[in-house]
Amino acid sequence: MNNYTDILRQHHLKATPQRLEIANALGCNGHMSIERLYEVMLEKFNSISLATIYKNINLMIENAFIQEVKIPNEKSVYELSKDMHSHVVCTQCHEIQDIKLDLAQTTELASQTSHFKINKADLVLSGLCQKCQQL
Amino acid sequence: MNNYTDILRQHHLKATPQRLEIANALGCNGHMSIERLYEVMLEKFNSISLATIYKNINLMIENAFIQEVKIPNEKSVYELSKDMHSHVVCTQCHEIQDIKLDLAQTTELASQTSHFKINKADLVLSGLCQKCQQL
DNA sequence: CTCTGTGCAAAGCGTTTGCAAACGA
DNA sequence: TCGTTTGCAAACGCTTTGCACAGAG
Repeated sequence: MNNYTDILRQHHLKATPQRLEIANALGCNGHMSIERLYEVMLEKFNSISLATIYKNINLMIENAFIQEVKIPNEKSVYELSKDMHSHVVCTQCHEIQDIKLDLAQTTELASQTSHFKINKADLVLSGLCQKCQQL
Repeated sequence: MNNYTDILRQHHLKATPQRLEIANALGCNGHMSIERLYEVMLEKFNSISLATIYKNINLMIENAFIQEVKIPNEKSVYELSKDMHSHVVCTQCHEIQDIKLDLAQTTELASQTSHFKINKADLVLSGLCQKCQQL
């Protein structure tokens, strides 16, 4: 159980109990949809409002405390900001894993061919996880 | 100006005038949001309904005639299905370019570390296009 | 104490659905 | 002709907004 008070403040966000719990939930679960986050939050705050979740998620994104992950054919999920990484998603059970991949060469090649100044690479790999391959 | 009648039928879609124009618009413009597509369609069909656009877009995705492209911080765009490729997007002017990148090695490495059986790689590179770099 | 955040209810907006008429094959 | 598609209007669901009260700093 981490304490996110300082990290929230570093991102210019007041440390309210609701925000601490959002941070904690994302820290424990890795990636969560709004829907799932709301369920989890309800267990701690029996009268929390969806509006509160949305307001905070949006603020946290603006302040780069969290990030949205867009996944093909699925709802977006949210995760705490961390070093650049890619995602692997199972098309059957919808599990999402982080994966560290070196995309430096790919990005370099892409900026040469496109003449873009590239500063971010979002990669989502889709397939079957180990469990689902066996079914 | 291509004729998409046959290609639509290969994807088990009747070739209605509306569908032919959606295909043509995507063929000419590369990537379009629903909103932009509606504008363009209105020029050819003065009483086309947004519902028709949505119904067709969804059908066309189901039948793999087109694909959705999810882009960070932007609305989704749609494109005709073609060989696997990645996207480069300008965060300033929102231009989108296709780019051919060999992700075989990256994907192979990813499947080894994750133990996933990977069959698709969606990569979106964000940055500044040549023009916007100069401003 | 002041300003921000919360919860509630209502509004907003993009997307989907149901239906009768029009149309493709 | 028959089954599908279209356009319209209504319904739907997710997200945002306005406001009064509560809470963080």
